[in-house]
Amino acid sequence: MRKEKLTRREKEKRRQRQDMLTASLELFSEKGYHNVSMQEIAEHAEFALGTLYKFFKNKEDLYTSLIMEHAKKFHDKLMQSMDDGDDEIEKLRNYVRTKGEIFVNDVSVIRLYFAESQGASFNIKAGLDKEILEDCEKHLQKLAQIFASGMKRKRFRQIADPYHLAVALDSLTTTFLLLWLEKPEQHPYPEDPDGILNILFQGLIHP
Amino acid sequence: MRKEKLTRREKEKRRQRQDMLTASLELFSEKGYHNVSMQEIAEHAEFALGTLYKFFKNKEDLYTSLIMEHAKKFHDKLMQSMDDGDDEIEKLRNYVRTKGEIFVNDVSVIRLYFAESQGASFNIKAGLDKEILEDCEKHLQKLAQIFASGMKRKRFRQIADPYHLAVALDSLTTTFLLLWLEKPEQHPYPEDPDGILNILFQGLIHP
DNA sequence: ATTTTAGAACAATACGTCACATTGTCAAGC
DNA sequence: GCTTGACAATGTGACGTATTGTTCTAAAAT
Repeated sequence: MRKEKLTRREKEKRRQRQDMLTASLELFSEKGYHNVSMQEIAEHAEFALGTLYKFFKNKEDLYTSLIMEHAKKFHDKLMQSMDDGDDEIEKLRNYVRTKGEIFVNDVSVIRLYFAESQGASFNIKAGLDKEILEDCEKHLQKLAQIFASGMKRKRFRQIADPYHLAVALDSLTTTFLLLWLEKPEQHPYPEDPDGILNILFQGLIHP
Repeated sequence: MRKEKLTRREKEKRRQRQDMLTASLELFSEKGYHNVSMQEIAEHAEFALGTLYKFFKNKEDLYTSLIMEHAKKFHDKLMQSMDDGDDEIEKLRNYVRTKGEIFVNDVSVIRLYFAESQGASFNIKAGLDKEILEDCEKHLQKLAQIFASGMKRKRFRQIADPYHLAVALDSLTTTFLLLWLEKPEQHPYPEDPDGILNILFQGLIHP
């Protein structure tokens, strides 16, 4: 009984927190970190300013929480995606496909992250980067492993350092997905979501 | 006589303007747009606050001038670089080499542009983008032409849409150069500045 | 005489706090 | 079991404080 009450309260708290986060996401991604006031966020989330500060001790805290929670989620998904598939090629395709899904489903976070996270709040970036870059590094390492393994098994030609290939793949997919999201009409993304892989694969896969 | 005086005055003005721009570049690239006050810039440039406002009507004006002037310069250099060289491959190599030089010689602007320009001042971005993106587009078009021409002359295989290849090349070089500038020790950039081209060229060049 | 300087003044904005109001909880009494 | 009322927890929004962009003026410098 006692416990049930408590968890109900907890649930409510979580919901409120979520509301605040999504409200702030909308505003941040539209107007940028410095052009959104806490007051504005509070109003948009339909809370009072003080309540916002009950949940997040800072504007910075709110912002980093917002970014970090999504970043963690994305990172997990991407790491998982590379486990599915027996073949190296399949793993890579899964990776690209999952990344594509993330970009499409969470446009606002993605846009915020790539447009804002790098710079909006210069000081904050440093703090975020420490955690995110670590994940990003793991992520690239895993990609590199796949490339390396493919080379060892002679399915891939040794056209470049595996880590460089990982960076290349990451960079290419990010760029094209962003391009695709921003102006889909002008320069259509290759029909196949992972068509970009061909640019790398053409030279990479053993004939 | 009269004219001489005027031009001397003009020269002095230009020099002052330059001092202000370089001072603000140093501060902006180090601390970010919003964390630098006009007062600070004035002091660092060794002028009075009012003088700064004689040259730039706004903080925004100062910032955009700073970015735009460098961007124009870079754009011109890059466009030129693609004219040198008879061969398509040579042209591409020249492009990558020039881009590398720009990144190394003007680290602070580059860092500012990539870390800050996109986001620091969300509103400003829109204004900048209109002009810069136009140039960037021309720039990609020209790259695409080179790829297309190479394909027509059967020196390149038709592994992908020329424009996509252009985007890919641009993205790859930017990413690697930034990576290289930030942490040159950890994941060394391929010795050859344009070694990155190999990732594309392996599949691209006709055997 | 024109320009630069130093700094004061002004207005706007926004972060973060705090005393107060509101809501919800829970136990005792009807 | 239902009502009630006191107490705790939580939400509220006006306010203090600080910063900063921008303008303006009087004195100093060129």
